[in-house]
Amino acid sequence: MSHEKAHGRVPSKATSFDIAYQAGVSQPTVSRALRGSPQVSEETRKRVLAVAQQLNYKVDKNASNLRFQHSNTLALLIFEDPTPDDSAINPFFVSMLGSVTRACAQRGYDLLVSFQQQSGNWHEEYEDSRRADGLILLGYGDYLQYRIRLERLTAQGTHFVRWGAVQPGQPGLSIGSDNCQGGYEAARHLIGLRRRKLAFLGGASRGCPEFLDRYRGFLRALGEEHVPATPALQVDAITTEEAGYAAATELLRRGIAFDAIVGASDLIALGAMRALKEHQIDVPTEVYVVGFDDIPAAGLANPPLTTIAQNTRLAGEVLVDTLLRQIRDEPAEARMLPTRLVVRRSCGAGAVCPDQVAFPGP
Amino acid sequence: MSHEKAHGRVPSKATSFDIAYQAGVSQPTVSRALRGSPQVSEETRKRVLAVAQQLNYKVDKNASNLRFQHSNTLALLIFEDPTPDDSAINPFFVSMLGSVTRACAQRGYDLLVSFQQQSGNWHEEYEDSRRADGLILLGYGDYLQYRIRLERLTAQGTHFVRWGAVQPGQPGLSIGSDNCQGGYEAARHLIGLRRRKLAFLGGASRGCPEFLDRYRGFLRALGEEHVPATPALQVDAITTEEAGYAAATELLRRGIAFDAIVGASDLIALGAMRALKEHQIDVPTEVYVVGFDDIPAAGLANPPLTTIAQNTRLAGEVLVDTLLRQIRDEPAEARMLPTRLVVRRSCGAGAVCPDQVAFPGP
DNA sequence: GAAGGCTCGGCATACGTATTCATCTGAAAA
DNA sequence: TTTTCAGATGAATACGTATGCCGAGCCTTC
Repeated sequence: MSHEKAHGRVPSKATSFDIAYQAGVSQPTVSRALRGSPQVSEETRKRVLAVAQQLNYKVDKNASNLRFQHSNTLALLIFEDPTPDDSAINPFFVSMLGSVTRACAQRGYDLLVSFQQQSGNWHEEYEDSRRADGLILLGYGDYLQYRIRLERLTAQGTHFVRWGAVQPGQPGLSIGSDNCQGGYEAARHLIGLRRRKLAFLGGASRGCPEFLDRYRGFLRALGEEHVPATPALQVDAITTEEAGYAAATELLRRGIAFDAIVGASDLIALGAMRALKEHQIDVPTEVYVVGFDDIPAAGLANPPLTTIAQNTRLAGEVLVDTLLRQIRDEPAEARMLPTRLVVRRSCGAGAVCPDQVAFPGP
Repeated sequence: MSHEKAHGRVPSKATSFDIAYQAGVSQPTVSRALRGSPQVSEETRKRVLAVAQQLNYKVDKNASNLRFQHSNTLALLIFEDPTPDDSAINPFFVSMLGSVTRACAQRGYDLLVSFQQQSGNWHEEYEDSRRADGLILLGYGDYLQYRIRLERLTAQGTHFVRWGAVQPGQPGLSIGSDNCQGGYEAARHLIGLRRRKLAFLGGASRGCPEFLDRYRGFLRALGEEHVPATPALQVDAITTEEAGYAAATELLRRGIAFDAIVGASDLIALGAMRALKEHQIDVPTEVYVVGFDDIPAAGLANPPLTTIAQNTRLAGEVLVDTLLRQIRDEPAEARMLPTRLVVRRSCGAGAVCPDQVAFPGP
């Protein structure tokens, strides 16, 4: 070894030149041997590999990326409303984060994760500086305010996919659950259980396209089953537990009878259950409740919450694959992913049942 | 512009040479201007900045990192038991992930996130290849099996911190909650509420040092208050809801009277609450329950779960700062972080109370 | 008017890898 | 023996940025 440790520090990392010297070959040969080029003889390759192993050599990603003009990294950008305190992450995002992370790892890509303020110039920070080859955009709510930025991204040729409502005429590619179908299934399930006075909690008129689609599906089911839709049984709410609590309280205040509640998200539904409890209304004896998302807390709630699960595992894979196709200049398209009803006790399902697996593994 | 779009593609990204040409200076001057070197006159700087802005120039991170011999990136490695399905992430880790992410962003570092199998050669993948300047290791349980690897990391001079029980003689630096103090406070709280027959659910004899410390603190409180400790009221469990359910069931099977349960984690406590419910034992009327971690589901549970909160916001900051100090060759040391009791209704606290903020913001 | 100091900017180069092109060796073909 | 050709390797170079060093101008000072 050229120089030994000093002051307990390790020697500077070995480069391909060091390997070359020790193996008695040139640097390009080392590079070729390591990358499996057929140009190098088997004997030489073995020698190089042995030396590399011994010196604990690892290819310098920065140099390699510079040479290749890419980073082998994707960036996951999560947009959140400005809650300056930590850890108050939307649990659904967490699920997505997990599956995106795994999908990236499986495909040999690194993943850069970042929470974004609505302001800030994220739109030019990542791919432009070659920190990432593409962007995955995640954020509840509507993209009207982001639209200009998305268009700029497209104009710049930045590769990106976004998770959210699939709408025509959007810049870029969107992947999202079939929210309409999900809302439909929730209502169908309740109607099948002989409920007739269904309430819906969640911003139907606000700018959140996902919630709007869920409400539309909800209404479609009512129509098909000839169950009257009562506008007064719909209350707006954003996706927090507090908002769900407030919305349910408002619903109770209106004094119109209902026998079931669909929350536009699990957090809303859980907040509603707290409000019901406070008013001595029992779930599921008196009122059925259905949520949306299937966050972990839904299965842990008391009673466990029936919900429309989004297939986050599939979502992560589709997001990553779609992005990679764009990066590789292959054809790619927007997709809607199926949802699945997960029946738990908040709709009166049998016994105290343990959590149910929403989507069976591959 | 030198070459226009073709086939809707954007021109290749501008380099510092392009800026130099347009601004009528040399490339080094561009670099200096952008980096704020005092060597460049204000007038030249303005000119360079204007051109850079106009061409939407961003420094190429790969080239920059190669030159600087670092990556300006930290890696967060999360170890989990092999659950091949997605999204079943320990909620407490999620909290940590959020705060680490924010702490990194505040300090101008990027964050690479990765879930690790126990096997795999992560120990040499990240810093050696200069993808990250340092490693943050996160994983419940004990590090006995990882010890060899940690020692190798140390030997290689890799910078890392780990989250977990702070124990003497460990390789590397550890940051962790004061689990002993947390267990102590949990028991003190229950004793203060006139409980005398306290059960503890969580692996006290298994290899998880955190749980062991929590149990030790629990026992210390009993001792101080002259409350008898009944060994039969302790049941092992790993940190899942199912394990908590199973442990509580076992506890009930033993038929020894108890009036309070401390779960070594919130998941365990929530599982225990499900078991109690199934046996028609009411919380908090008949039994009080306390958890540990303060995951989101704790506040959303019914009844909301009293718990020992870990200060994840502080934890993220301390982890990142400690790691950065190591990277900068500044003195750094292991630390134990204070915990905090969060009182909710599972111990009979007043009304149905909304979630309580565990640690006030800065 | 020349010497010295100061400001500013350019030249050359280094960072580590991967590829293109040229070279060298030896063996098969003529 | 000479030519040819394939296989294996080395030399040179590009990727884009940042910095040490040096030189060109300008101002000051005696």
